[in-house]
Amino acid sequence: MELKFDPQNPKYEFITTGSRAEEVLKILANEKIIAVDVETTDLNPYTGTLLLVQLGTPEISYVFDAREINLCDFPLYKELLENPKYLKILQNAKFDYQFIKLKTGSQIINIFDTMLAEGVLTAGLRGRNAGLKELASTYLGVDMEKATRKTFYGYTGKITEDQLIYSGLDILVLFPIFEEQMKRLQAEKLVNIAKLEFAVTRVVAEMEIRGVYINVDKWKEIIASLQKKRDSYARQLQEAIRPYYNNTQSDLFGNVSDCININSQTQLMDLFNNKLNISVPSTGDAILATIDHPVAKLLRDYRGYEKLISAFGDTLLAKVNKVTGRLHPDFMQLGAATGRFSCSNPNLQQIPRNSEEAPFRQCFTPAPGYKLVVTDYSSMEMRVLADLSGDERLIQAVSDADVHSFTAALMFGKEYSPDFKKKYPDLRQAAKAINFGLMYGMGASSLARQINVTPEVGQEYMDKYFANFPSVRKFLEGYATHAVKFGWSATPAGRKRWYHVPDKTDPDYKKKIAQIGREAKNHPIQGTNADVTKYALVFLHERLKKEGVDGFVTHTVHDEVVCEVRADQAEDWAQIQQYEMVRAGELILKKVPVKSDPFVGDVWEH
DNA sequence: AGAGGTGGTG
DNA sequence: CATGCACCACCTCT
Repeated sequence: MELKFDPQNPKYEFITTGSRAEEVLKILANEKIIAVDVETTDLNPYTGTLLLVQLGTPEISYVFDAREINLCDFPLYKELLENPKYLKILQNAKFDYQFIKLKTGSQIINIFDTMLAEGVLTAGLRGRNAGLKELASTYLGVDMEKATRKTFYGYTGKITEDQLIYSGLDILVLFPIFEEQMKRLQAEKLVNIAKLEFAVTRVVAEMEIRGVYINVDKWKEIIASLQKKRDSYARQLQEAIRPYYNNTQSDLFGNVSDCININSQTQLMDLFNNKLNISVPSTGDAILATIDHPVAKLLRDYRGYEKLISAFGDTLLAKVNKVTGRLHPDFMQLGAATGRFSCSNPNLQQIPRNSEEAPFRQCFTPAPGYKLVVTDYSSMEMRVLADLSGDERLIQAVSDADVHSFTAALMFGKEYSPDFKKKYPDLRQAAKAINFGLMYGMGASSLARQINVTPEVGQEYMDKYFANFPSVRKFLEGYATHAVKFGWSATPAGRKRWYHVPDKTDPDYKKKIAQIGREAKNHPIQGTNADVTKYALVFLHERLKKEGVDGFVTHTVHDEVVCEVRADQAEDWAQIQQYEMVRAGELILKKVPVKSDPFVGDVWEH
């Protein structure tokens, strides 16, 4: 395509004085679309320094020296970034948003993010987010040099010409990429979903800036008590297996040394298969649970504690930010192929539920003077399935009853009553397994294994289920068929997911087709849940601003949103939070009620 | 460095 | 022949 700049020699101007900055900002104010990028010494906005801010037109990049010029002093700079009449194009806007907000006091409004655009255009086809180098290559055929990027890391010197050329090119490529992506978004009818993602990215940026408070002392106490228990089980296990290993050696400190490394899969397999003569295919918990042997029992106990300590111990505390004293996880808003978030460093979405021994979530508390307002959607995925399939019985079940009890009553020929859960807990559990399993495209044999019945009985349950909910079967099969035929599926809100459909000659053709079928059955359900939660995040952020509430969205876990709000405003806000969550749900769900009960308190639980 | 196993969440 | 979706962290082994 025709470029308005020379990739080898991009036009740029280095702005180092206030007077020139003022002039350039006036020039930029005549533009409708501005490309934005920053260069920093660190990825962390709390510890890094802002070196350069690039604002560009399609022809020229203006590179502001952020160490020389205090951009906070220029009302026009703030105007350009905050006025929605200027469209701002960025690659991974979340990053730039955070530095610009914290270092120059402006919030970017009206964003087009090339990384997110690519994400919605290629959902399911790529493992990770697209880098700018990749976008420039695929859309423009331009090979970008990225080696200069790392020269900014920890940089304290004078900005070099190489660095300026690099910074300049970084935003000039954004315009033609934006134009090409816009065409594709329109062709794929993905404009609305892209707009949703662009609106969400501001919320995510703010969420990460705020972070979550964690009670470090309480966390340490939990870990210490878990370590005690783990070590006790480890010792017992080593003693129990010592007879099988001619091991009476002592280590340097006179302690009897261990027979095996309990964490080693290889050594455990040897222990079970060769020493204990218990043949096991693997050492997973499902297998261990079936083995009636003290070593298996000790290992299961050990594993329970070891897991919690290794995954949620000191490594998590090491991620507490030195400046804020809070955790600032990375939220990737297109982390999953279905449109869901993923989260890392640390992954707040996998903190264990509170339990007697390990009440981890109780350590997540509000800052002094604040409350946590927690809302999650009630049985969201079942409601989505009922609404989208239009199945009358399922709609009735999610609307008027406890859906798992209702389906259990139907399938096992019992009378439904509000106390069904108490009367027939096992039947309800079986129905719940079916309800969840079918949302993942589960087959009869897996179902049978899970609820501990023969494959024949599993098939009977499955048949009976779909006899009761005929539209559900039609709906799910329809998605599977469509995905295989066209190579993609879409949620009602318009979010697409693509599939690598194998060639008929592929030796694994059937297996891969089955896989696509299962993924496609799950996509409208999980994807719609994600769509709804993302609308809710945007609505909540807007309301917090509009109402002038002293509060912030701090995190989200798929169908749950947590806000931290000044204590005296928390109860009123909880009503608004509930209202906006339901409003977001009702944008998509038209046939079933959306439910979301708020919880106001001092710990993260509900 | 990457793969595989295991296990935490929705 | 196998057949439940979506993730991330930690461990060991190669």
